[in-house]
Amino acid sequence: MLAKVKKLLLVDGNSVIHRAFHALPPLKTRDGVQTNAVYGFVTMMQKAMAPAAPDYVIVAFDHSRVTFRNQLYDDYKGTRPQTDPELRPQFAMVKRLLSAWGWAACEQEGYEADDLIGTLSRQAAAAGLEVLILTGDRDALQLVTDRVKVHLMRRGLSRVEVFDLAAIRKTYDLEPSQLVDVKALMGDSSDNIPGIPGIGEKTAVKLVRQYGDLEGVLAHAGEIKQRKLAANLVAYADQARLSRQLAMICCTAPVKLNLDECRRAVDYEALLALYKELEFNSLVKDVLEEMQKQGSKGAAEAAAKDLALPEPAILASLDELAALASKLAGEQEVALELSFSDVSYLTANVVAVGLAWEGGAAAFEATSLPAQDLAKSLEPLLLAAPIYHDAKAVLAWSHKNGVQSSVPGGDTMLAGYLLNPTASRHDLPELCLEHLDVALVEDDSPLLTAARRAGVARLLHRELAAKLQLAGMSDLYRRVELPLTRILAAMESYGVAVDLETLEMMEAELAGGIDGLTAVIYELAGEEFNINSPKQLGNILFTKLGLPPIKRTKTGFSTDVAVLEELADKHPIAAKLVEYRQLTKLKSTYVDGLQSLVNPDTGRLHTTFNQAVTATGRLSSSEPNLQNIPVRLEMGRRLRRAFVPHAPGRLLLTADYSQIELRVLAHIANDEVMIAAFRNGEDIHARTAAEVFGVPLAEVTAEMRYRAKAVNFGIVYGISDYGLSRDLGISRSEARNYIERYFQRYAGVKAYMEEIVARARQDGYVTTLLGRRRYLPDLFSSNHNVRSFGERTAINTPIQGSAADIIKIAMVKIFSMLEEAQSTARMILQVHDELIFDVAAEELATLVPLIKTGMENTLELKVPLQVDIKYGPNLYDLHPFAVEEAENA
DNA sequence: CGAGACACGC
DNA sequence: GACGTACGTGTCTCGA
Repeated sequence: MLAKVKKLLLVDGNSVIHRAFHALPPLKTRDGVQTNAVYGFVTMMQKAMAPAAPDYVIVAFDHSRVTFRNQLYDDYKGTRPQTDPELRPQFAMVKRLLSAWGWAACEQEGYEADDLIGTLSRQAAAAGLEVLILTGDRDALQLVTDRVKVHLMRRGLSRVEVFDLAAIRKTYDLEPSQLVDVKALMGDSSDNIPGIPGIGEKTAVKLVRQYGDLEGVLAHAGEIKQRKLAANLVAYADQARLSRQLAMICCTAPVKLNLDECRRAVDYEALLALYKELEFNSLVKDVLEEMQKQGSKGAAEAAAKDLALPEPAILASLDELAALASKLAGEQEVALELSFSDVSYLTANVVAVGLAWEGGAAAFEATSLPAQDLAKSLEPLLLAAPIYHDAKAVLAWSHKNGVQSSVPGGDTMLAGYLLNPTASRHDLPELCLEHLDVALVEDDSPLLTAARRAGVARLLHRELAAKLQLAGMSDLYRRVELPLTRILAAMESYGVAVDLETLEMMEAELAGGIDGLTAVIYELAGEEFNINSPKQLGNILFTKLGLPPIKRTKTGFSTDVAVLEELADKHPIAAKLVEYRQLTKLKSTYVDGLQSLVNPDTGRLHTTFNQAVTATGRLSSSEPNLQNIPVRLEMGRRLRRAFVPHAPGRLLLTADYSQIELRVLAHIANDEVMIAAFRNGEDIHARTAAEVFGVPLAEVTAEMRYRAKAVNFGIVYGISDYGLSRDLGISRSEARNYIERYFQRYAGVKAYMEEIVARARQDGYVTTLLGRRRYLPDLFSSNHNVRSFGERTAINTPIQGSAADIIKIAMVKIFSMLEEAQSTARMILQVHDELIFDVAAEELATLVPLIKTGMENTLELKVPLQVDIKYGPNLYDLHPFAVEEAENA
C-alpha cells in the first residue's frame, strides 16, 4: 500500500491580499477600521482549502520593497505606487489570522513572496510532496512541474484557474520554464521589466517556441525576416538578458522548508475572538458551528458561562421527579425537555428528562422506566403549559401514554421557524447560534445534555418571543401555531387505519402487471436491461432504437413522462414504459411503502406532520407522506380503498375548501371581477374562460374552460407564457395572448402582482393574511433567473401561505368544537386544503354542519369560503353529503 | 452517502 | 438568447 501523498499549499500573501483589497467594497467595522482585504483573504483561502485539503499551509509575504532584483536593476517595480493607507494595516490583521488558523507565515529580507514560494516548492517537491500555489500573479506559472500546480485567481476573487503541466502546454504550447524567456522578450510594465521594444506576447511566444529560449532567439536574430525586429533583438540583447534575470523566480532563497511548523492546527478560541473583533459575523457563526461539531469543551463551557445556566440537580427517583413536576406546575417559564432514543418519537423511549426554571435546573435518568409511569408523573407539568423545543414530540408521546396536556407555553422550534421559515434548520443548536451567539454542545452525559437543552430553550424563548412581538407575529404564534401543535400531536397519535387485505391484493395485482410489462418491454427493446435506470433506458430508446431524444437532462437523455408521451406514436415501447412507471411507483412507494410503515401495535399509519419545514407555512407529512396519496388516475386512486375508519360503525369524512387559493387571491388583490364571480357562486374557471375568450358564460365550451383553468393555476404560481404554452400545447404567443387578456379582465390581479413585488423589494419579505413572513433574498440577486424566481415567490407565497393560515385556524377551531361537543370524531389528516375525519356514523348529520360552518368561518374575506363535504366507508368510495340529508337529520 | 431523475399530491 | 409555475416527500440508480 502506498501512503497518501501529502499536500502543501503555498500562498502568495501579498498577491491574494491585494486582489481582495481591490475586488471587495471597503467593508469597515463599526469603529471604521477597514477589513475588506482580510475578509477577502479568508474567503479566498477557504475556497482554496476546501477542494485541495492540504496537509500543510505556508503563506509567503514580500519582506520589503527592496530585493536582490534592485541590485540588478534600480528601477525594478519602479512604477509601483505606494501601498494604500487603508490596506497597510490589514497585513498585520492577516498575520494574526494566520496564527489562529495554524498557517505558517514566511518572509525573508531581500526576497519577494514569489521567490520564497519557488524555493519552498522545489524543496517540497524534492521531499515527495504535492504542491499547490495560490496566487494572482501569472509569473508563478513558471514554477509548474509534474508535482507543482498553480491556482491562479482571475478577475477579482470569484474565479480560479488551475494550471498543471498539461494546462500550460495546452495554453502556451511551451514548457513552464520557457515562460521566463517569453517575459524576457516582452517585458512587464507592471513590474517595470523592460524586455525588447516592439515585442509583445504573440511575438515573444512565437520566437521562444521556434528557438527554445532567449539565448536561442538572440543567436538566431540574423535569420529573422522582419528587419526592425531583428535589429532590436541585437540592440537590446543585454536588456533582454537582464529582463530574464528579473523575471526568473529565484528557487534558491535562504529559507528552509520545515513541515513541523506548518501543520494545520486551528486555535478556535483565538479565531473566534479575532472574527468577533473584525466583525465577520457570518464567519463567527461558521466557527461556532465548527466548534460545535468538534464538540469543543471550551465552547460548551462558554455557552454555560455566557448564559449563566445553573448546575442541574440530578433527581434520584420517579417520586422526586413527580414532586418537582407538581411544584413547577405553579411557576412561570419552566422548560421541559425529553430526550428520545430515536427520532420516531411515537415508537421511541424517553432516555432523559431535563427541566429548567428561574434559578434552577434538574435532570432525570428515565431509560428503564415504564412510559406510562413517567408520563403520569409529568402530567401536572404537561398541563401547565411549559416551554419546549419541538413540543409535538412530547405531546404525541404523552397522548399515546394516556396523559392529557395543554397547549404549550412556548416552542422554540416553532418560534424560530416563524422568524425565518426558510432557514435550513430549526434545531436548538442552530437557534442558539443565530439568536444567542452561543454554541450549544451536547454533553457526554445525556442527563446533563437534557438539562442544558431545557435551560437554553428557556432563555432562547425569551429572545424569540420578543422578536416575534417586534415582527407582529405573536398572535400567529400563540393563537395558531402553538394550539395547532397539540392538535397535530393528537392526529399523529390517533393514526389512520389501513386495510392490509386491500393492500395485499393490490400488491399481487401490481406485481403481476409489472412482470407482464417487463416482459413486453424487454421484447420490444430486444434485450433485458434495468428499466428503472433512466441511463440504461435512455440508451435503449435513443441509441439502440434510434428514437429522437426530445430533451436532455444535466446527465443525459431525459426519459420523463412528457418525453415518453411524445414518443408514443413512434414506438410501442413508449406507452408500455409509461404504464410500467405508473405501476412500479404505486407498488414501491405506496403499496409496499405504506405496508412497511404500519405500526404493529396499533395496526395504523402514524405520519409525522412537520410544522416547521415549508417556506410558505404549509404543513408537510412524512414517514409516510399521507399528503400525496394518488387521486388523479383511476389506477392509483383505487389505493384509497385501503384507508378506512379505525372501528366498525364509523365512516371517513372529507371536507375540502373549494378554490381556496383563488379566493384568497381575489381577496388580497381586491379584484372586483373575481370577487363578484365568487360572490355570485359562479364556476370560476368558466368565468375566467368567458373573460379571456370574450364570450358569454353560457357559451363557454369544455375546451375553453380547461384552458382557463390552466391559466388560473398559472396565475397562482407566478405565470409565464412559456409554462402555459407547454401545459396547454399552444404557442408562446398564444399563451402570451391569454395572459394579456386575463390581466385586462382581472386588472386587480395584475396590479397586485406589481405591487407585491415592489413591496417585497422594499421590505425584503412578504407576509400572509396572518402576518407570517418569508424573506426573499433572491429578489436582489444579480442573476436574472434567480431574481425572476424571487418575484414569482413574492407573488405566490402570500396566496399559498394565507390559504395555509386559514386551514390552520380551521383546525384549531374545529378541534376544540369537537372537544366541547364531546364528539368521538377524530381529525386524522390534513392535505393542504382538505381535512379528513374518522367519525361515528350516527354523528354524521350533526358533524357535517359543524365542520362546514367551522371551516367556512375562519377569516372574514371579501369572498365567501366554500367547503364541500363527502363521506364514505373508505377514501375511495366517497359520496357528496347532500343538503337534504342534513335537513332530514 | 449524496445527487439526480422521476413521480405522487396540492 | 436562455430560461423559466408554487410547495412538498419517497424511491430508485449511480458514482464517489
